[in-house]
This record gives sequence, structure tokens and C-alpha cells, in this order.
Amino acid sequence: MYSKPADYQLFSSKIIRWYEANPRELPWRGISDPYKIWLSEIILQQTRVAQGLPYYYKFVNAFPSVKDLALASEEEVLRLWQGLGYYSRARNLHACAQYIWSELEGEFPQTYLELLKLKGVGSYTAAAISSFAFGEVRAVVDGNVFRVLARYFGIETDIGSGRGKKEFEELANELIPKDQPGEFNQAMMDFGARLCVPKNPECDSCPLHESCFAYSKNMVKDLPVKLNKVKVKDRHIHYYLIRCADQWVWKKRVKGDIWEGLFDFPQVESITASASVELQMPAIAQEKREIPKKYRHILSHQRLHAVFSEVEVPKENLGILREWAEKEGYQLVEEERVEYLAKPKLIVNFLRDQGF
DNA sequence: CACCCGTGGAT
DNA sequence: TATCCAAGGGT
Repeated sequence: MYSKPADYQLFSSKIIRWYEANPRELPWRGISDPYKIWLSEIILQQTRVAQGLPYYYKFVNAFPSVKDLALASEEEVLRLWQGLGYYSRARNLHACAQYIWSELEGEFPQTYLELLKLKGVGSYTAAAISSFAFGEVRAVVDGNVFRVLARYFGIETDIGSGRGKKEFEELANELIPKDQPGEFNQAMMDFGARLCVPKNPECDSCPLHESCFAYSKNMVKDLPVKLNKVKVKDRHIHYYLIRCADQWVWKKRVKGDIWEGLFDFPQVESITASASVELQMPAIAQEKREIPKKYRHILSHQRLHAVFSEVEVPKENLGILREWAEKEGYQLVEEERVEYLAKPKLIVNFLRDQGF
């Protein structure tokens, strides 16, 4: 189905030539600090460059070294990560920094196999760091590489399957030139991100189109093959913004659900939008009003439908409120500290709408 | 292997 | 509006 290995070198040199003629200036390129390269790679997981770039600057600024990151608190790291999504990346990042600082004497792991042991570092990220920072010959396989290889070599294996991942990794590791592995990896991703894009790729101006399987067979729009689609679940959440004097009731989200480690409000959930469930709390509220605006928030596997109610508790009931909050696992937070909590985008949007 | 984890931009 | 998917990884 695909070309003979004799063509491999031609493919690789053409890709690299294209890259050298079309370089993108990015702050994590042309450096060899494994810490900064690691940081950029974690930020860029499932994230576009344009979205991750400001976060990279924020993090490098706040934590210039692995030591700075290790000595920070998880709350601080999550707050800086706020809005970027996939928050386990931030928690793992922080845990790794502490591990490297305290267990490895601050020395960053230097090989693919050692890097793989880090939390949040899988085959892609280990290959990226080891090739960019240490010149190891290890091919990255991300969404771009899947697409470029599937099209050029005519591979129809499902890229979401284990077999597919193995097949593409083996091919990429055949293709990668031993004398410039980092260049090749950057080139493959840039090529996929800028020319061989998912929809309407620029095949006419592509320097490889003459030998591209998909182009010659008119199969560009059919490759790569990705089978299983994600099922999206609907959730209906009724949030309660409970305030008493300058204290707000917040809930730190726990393991086993979305947004672990982030803060939102006490809530009740129902199967349907119409089912009305009330939050159980002591009868100390002075006033409760439902905010008219309905929120829809889309996650990768869930569609959240949220409504908010504001509950005002008179100052004299602060003691009862505090006792109840502690019993329920909620936290009272002063209004001035609210902005420093790490919050999901839905909550940030809500607060913005409310003028906070 | 199936499913889970955010957010935003493009089509 | 619905769908895709982006420098993926964990369980």
C-alpha cells in the first residue's frame, strides 16, 4: 500500500526543506532548556498554538525554572492555568516539578524512557522533549503526524486504535533522519498544522503532492480514518451563589468528575431541565432569586446546562452558615479572595456577567 | 479497549 | 446548530 523505504529519505528531506523555508518563530524553538520545552509541550497538548501562547508566557514569567514551579502551591498553578482546560495537566505539571526538584535534585530526566515515567508525559511528549532538548532520535506522533502520514502513504488504519498508533509510530521512526530528529519532528507538525490541514489543505502548492497517495487517488478528504465518535452527555446543574456579609460559599471540586481542584458553587443536579430540585440548607436565607440567564457550556464529553440562584444570608446567621458549610465540605471565602481562586470558564463567565 | 478530561476556532 | 479537532494522557 505505501511506498518503498527507498522513498522515505525523499519524503523526509522534502518535509524538512519545506519547514526550513517556512519557519514559525515560536518562543520554545531554538532553545534547549528541557524545563521550558516540557512546559510548552504540556500546554500544547490538545491545544492550538494561538491558545497556548499567552499561557506559556505567563508560566515562564511566573516560574522561570523547575524550582520556581516546585515551590509554588497547587492553587497558584491552577489559577494560572485557569481557562486553558484539561486541568489534570496543571496538577501533573506541578507534581512533576516537585518530584524533579526534590527527588532528582532538580535534574530533568534526559531520555525518552525516563521522561515517559513523568505524570502527564506520554509517548508524544516524551518524544518531543527528548528530540528537541537532547537530540534523541525519537519520532513524535500527534494529530498532525497521523494526518500527514495517513495521506501521503495511504494508511487507512483507524488512528484511534492501538494498532493504528503503533503502526504510525513505527513508520514515523523509520522516516526520522538520525542527524536531525528535532528538525524533522518540528517539520512534520508544522507541515500538518499549516499546509496539510484537516479541511481544504493546500494540495496544489504542496511540494509533496506528486508522490502523495491521497492526492493522486483523490482521497485527501477520506484520510486519516478516525472511527469512534464521542458521545456527549447532557447535565443540568443548578448553582447556588450563597453570600453572607463579605463571605461567599465555594466548593472545591473533587476527584472523579470534571474540573478537579477548581472552585465552583454548591449545586444540585437533575436529569432533565424541567425537574426542579432544591439545595438542602438551613432556613437562614433572607432572599433567593434565580438569575434569568441560562448558561450552556460545552466540554469534550458533556453539555452543561446551568442556572444560577443568588442566596443572601443575613449577617447574624453567619455562624450557622459556617457550621453548615463545613459539614457539607464547602468553604467560606472572602470576596477579595474570590479572584484568586481557580475557577472553570463557566463560573468565570457567570461572574463576569454579574459584574464581579 | 472504551471512556474520561476543557476550551476555542473553523467550517 | 452540529461537527470536527487541536503539539494527548490517564484510568
